[in-house]
Amino acid sequence: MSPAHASASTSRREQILKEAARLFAERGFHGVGVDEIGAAVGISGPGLYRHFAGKDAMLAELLVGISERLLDGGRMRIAEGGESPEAVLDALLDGHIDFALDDRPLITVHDRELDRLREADRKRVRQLQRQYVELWVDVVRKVHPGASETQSRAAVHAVFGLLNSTPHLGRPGALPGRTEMAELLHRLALGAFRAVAAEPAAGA
Amino acid sequence: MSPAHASASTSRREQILKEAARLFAERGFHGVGVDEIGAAVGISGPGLYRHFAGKDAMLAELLVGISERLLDGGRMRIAEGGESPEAVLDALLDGHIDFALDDRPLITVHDRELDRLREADRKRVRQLQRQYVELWVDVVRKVHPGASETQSRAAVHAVFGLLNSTPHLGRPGALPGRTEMAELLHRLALGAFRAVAAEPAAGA
DNA sequence: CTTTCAGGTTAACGAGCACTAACCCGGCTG
DNA sequence: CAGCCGGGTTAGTGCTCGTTAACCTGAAAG
Repeated sequence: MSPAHASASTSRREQILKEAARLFAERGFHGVGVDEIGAAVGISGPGLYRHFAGKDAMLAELLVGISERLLDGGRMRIAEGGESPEAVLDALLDGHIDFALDDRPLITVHDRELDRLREADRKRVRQLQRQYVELWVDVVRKVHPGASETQSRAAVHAVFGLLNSTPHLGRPGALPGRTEMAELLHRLALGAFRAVAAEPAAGA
Repeated sequence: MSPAHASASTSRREQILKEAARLFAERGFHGVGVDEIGAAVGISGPGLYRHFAGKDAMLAELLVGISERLLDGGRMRIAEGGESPEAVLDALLDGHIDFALDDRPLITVHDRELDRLREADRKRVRQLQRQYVELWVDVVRKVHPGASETQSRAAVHAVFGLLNSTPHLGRPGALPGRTEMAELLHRLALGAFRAVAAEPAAGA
């Protein structure tokens, strides 16, 4: 229970979580075995049970952790409050983009394996997600007062899809580098939001 | 081998594929057993092996089928050729949006379970996807000549993420209805594309 | 020096699952 | 009527995988 012990054990836990996230993202929750996760951190198989109650617990901690980090980050950026709603939206975008570009495996697992959770954990994750979305909806509606709440919420979901699309990209260098990509995503998202309340000009 | 036999058998196959897609989307490829798929079409378990070589074969046929349908649809809309590149892009968008809204399970499975395929099938699917993307990239670059090819390709990927975001939406009616949603997605996508080559106005 | 204990190890168990084997039946075909 | 055969059925098999059990070790505590 000493601080030293706690931090050492914590780093081990986090190491395991990181590798688990990567493997889950690559092959899916059911597609990776505990032995693989263990091997990825240098111990083998059942050794993991000294740190986690089970495979499910790892996934739960991952998903809840991501959701909390996103929500906390969003709240922080809003609290810091830029001069204008536009500035706040920029901050939210940059925060989410950093996350999407730096923690691809987490993003992937986040909206892919939610249903594998126990009822309680899933409910908690969904609640956190919902709060995060509402954060964005409020800001978007300040920037674009013309849009209805329903439209704005759908737009926020869609823009999340846009921002989270990076994991699906092919590995080779056929795509922009990290900073260029961040700028591009930022612009695309703003462009989408700008169109949210525009008159339905396009022919459908 | 008679036509009557073939069409009857085909409808059975398609019924199985449809249910398999739904189940794979809901619980993941590894998360659903052959017994469940069988039960979903009224036969039980191993009866499926009269129609498919195995579970993998079902997934492969699903993914290849989706990719081919998308690509063929895209080629068709381009061949029909609207008067302007803008009209073609509109047609591509409407086609993809229809698909995303009507065949959610397929969309979900499409970018979620690709890695569970045998090497050959995976290669084929990726090739089809790549061709589909290039179709869009060409059109987008005609509409927005200012954008580099790299930027355009990244933007197309991102917009796919935007359009395919619908499966992640909560069930309740907190969201627009089907036609309203289609219009909204169309506008958002055009807004994003419009921003692809704009000067990096936003503060980053 | 002994005791404790965190953090490992290997062996085994039990469940689940894809797939196969063997059998069955009802409707065309000759 | 006989036989083929598409499309089912149930029982069983072998493998994978999560989890538990039992044991080990090295270092800090007393």
